Amino acid sequence: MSKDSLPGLTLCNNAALRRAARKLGKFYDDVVEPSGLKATQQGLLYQIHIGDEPAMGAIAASLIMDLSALGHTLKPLIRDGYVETFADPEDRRVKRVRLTPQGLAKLEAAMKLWQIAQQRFEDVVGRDKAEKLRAALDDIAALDFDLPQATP
Amino acid sequence: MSKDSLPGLTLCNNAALRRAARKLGKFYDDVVEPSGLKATQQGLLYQIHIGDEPAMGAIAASLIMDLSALGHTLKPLIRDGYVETFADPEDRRVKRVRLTPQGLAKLEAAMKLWQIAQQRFEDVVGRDKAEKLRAALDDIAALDFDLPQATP
DNA sequence: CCCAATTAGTGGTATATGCCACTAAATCAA
DNA sequence: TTGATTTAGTGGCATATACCACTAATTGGG
Repeated sequence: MSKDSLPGLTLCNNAALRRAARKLGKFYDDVVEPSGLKATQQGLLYQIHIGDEPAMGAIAASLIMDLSALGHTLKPLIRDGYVETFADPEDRRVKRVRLTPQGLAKLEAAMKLWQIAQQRFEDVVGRDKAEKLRAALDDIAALDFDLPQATP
Repeated sequence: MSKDSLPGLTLCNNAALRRAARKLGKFYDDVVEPSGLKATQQGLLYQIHIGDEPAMGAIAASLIMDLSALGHTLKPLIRDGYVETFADPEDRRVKRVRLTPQGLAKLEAAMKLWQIAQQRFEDVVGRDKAEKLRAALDDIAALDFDLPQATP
């Protein structure tokens, strides 16, 4: 592999995606920051809000996130009193999650800021292009990459 | 904000991007795993490789990553002997980075696996669509989001 | 030449995220 | 019913990534 014939790093779909995520994440973070939440936290609170006291597993599945990662991410939000959990009475393995009143207030404040970031993004890239981008990203999220392994 | 009229979470460009990044990151990670590297580490070694003993700041800028984050990310690679650093003799504030021979060998092994992931991705989404996606992501990485702040 | 301002990295702290081993609860099969 | 299996979460550990305060080195005026 001679250094002179190397493809640019931009060739890697994964690297390009991560780089864009760092950039855009920082932008949304900066805009949402006055609420005291990170953009990821705002997104998580929102996901909880739109769910009907969702189980942790359901949230993790929606976000395509590891269940234990969700547990970790939830901790500061519980610590700060924005979220609370309770065992599902039907199945005590299941832990359900809901916003506290403070959590809802915090979310509403953060959503106002989020709208600014979202609007700004769409102004800059164009509403149509943004929509196409989200569709492409959702496609990726829905993909099935199964490498042909032995099917037992 | 009534729960019944809420936009789906997929409306947030940032959330969609992160979710896709988790999904794709896991795929590339899984494929590259036999090399013992994470996809992020493979990408970082590659970035170092294609640079000419790049300074940390230069790497961070290319990857649109915080300088201190880069420092942290580099540590396991240094610990494992894949990367070494040295002060730039022209400017001793600057720390340059290069691969060790073991690091180069590791990168070469990881790149073979990376190609499998990359190929599989392009087979699944289509080469053309993948290329357009990367272009869109690179556009985002290059955007200037300046919110109209006071210009002093 | 000296001091103020700028630049490059470091280390600490915090969140984001994944894996693994483990526990508890529910389910399934004999 | 009971023992094996599956399912849902937890806790520990490791990497990814950001911000901040701090240090060291360089640069730009006087």
